[in-house]
Amino acid sequence: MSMMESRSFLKSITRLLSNCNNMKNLKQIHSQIITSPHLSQFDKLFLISRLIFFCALSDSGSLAYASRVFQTTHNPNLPIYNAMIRAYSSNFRHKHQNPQSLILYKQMLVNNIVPDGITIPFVLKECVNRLDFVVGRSVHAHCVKFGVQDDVYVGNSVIGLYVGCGVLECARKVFDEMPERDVVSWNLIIGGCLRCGEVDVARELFVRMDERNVISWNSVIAGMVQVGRAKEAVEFFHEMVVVSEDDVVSVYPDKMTLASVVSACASLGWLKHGKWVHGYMLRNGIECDVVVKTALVDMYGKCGNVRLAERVFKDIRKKDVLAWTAMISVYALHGHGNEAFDLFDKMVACGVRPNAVTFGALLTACAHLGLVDRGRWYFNMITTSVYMIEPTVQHYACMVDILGRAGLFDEAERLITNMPMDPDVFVWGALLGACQMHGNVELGEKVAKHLIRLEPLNHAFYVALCDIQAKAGKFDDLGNTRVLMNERGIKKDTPGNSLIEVNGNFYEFSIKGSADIMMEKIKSLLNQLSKEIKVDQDTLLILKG
DNA sequence: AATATGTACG
Repeated sequence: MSMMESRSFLKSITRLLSNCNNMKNLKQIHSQIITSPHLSQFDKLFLISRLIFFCALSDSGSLAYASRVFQTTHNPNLPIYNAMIRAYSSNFRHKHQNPQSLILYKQMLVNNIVPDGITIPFVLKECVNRLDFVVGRSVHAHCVKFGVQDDVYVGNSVIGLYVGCGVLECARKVFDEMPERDVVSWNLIIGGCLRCGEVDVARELFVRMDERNVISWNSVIAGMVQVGRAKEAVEFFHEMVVVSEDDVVSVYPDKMTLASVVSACASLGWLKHGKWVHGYMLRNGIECDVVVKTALVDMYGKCGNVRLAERVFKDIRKKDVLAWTAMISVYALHGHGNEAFDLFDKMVACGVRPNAVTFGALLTACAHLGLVDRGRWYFNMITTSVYMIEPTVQHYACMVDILGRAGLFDEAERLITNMPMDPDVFVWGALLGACQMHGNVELGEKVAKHLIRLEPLNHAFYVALCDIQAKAGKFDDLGNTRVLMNERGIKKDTPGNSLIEVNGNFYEFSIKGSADIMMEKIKSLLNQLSKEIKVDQDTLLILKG
């Protein structure tokens, strides 16, 4: 075979490989490569690297086969290592097994193969997957050693490592010292700041950016929602919409943006905004997947419109646990216990396995409706692991709430002492609330004092203690509590208030009183309602009795 | 050949 013929043979096999779309085909090509007498060792290694690349990374390939080919390859070259490391680092099935990509990386270093700017991001990805800060940091050192640290992709991956491991200072240092930054660098550091609670720093960096893409906007909007600054999230969204209407810059909101902004509207109770966002999405043909629809269900529910929530929910084709749970929660929130419980049965009948949050919603429904037996029933389903759910401390808090509201203090206390985990402030807080409700002075004082020991700066527990002591006429003790509050500088600084939106107008109610013309009307309506409620309770007693 | 973003309980 001449030199020319050998070249064209190599070319044709390369072409065959790049058009290969199944394993049978690939195995045939593999055998051709191995048995061909016309190929040099060098050319064979090149073809094997192409083969491993396809086999390890294509959807129709097979990582297991690639791995076997790799093991029989003598002196694998850099592209082969890169392909194998990449395949293992993006394969989530290997997350709980051996860190194959790190083992391969170590092996290539031992064999004196120098990693390049492509190797490093995949190795770092594996470190982030495993939250391996120690190995990650030494890979960062390798970047300097092998002279790839100025590569933007490498730098971004290093930032991603430190952000992923929660070490913001290191991430910021790398970001600040980068010779060249791109949108991804900015997005990574902004995301890192948001995750570490440095919201204002993130905000400032976002404002300083000159080239923002959808992900920049989405990160900052989602970040604002997550830290409870929903108003700012909506403001950013509106700015984004204005920018997207500008012809020069084309950043358009996508389904991720909408999922976040809808949940912002939900937490604000802004029905009108929420509806507008829903309409915007329909008008602009933005894909409305399960995630967005679930957010819409939640939003309509929290904004008080059960019927719209139902309508969106029914429109979800493939309902997942989150969608079912969102709708169950809407019913629970509105006191529609039977609908919530029926929907749970329907969900199970559809073969969707409930999770810890689903049961959290069911238990809160029971708590709000005072359904002790049903609460116990669901709680038992958790603790006897019918659905393989680990009971959480929140479930115990709910159950204590249910028992406490019913005045079953012995059972509530027994539950707390037998908990498999340490009771947190919410568990004790539920018991405290029950004590206040039922005038259980002795236990209430004990629990409040315990909570004050746990969180000495939380004014809510002092207020509860004062309330209990005042109602019990224990004015000496009340005085002591007040002294303690003064000593520690505890004030009930933020008066309780709430907000409701009707036809786009906002009405604010405060415990200090509301300067609103509607107030008199509302007060008289409330009086009338409470009379009717009393009548209802009497009727209930007659029915029961 | 590669790096970044979203939904449900309390």
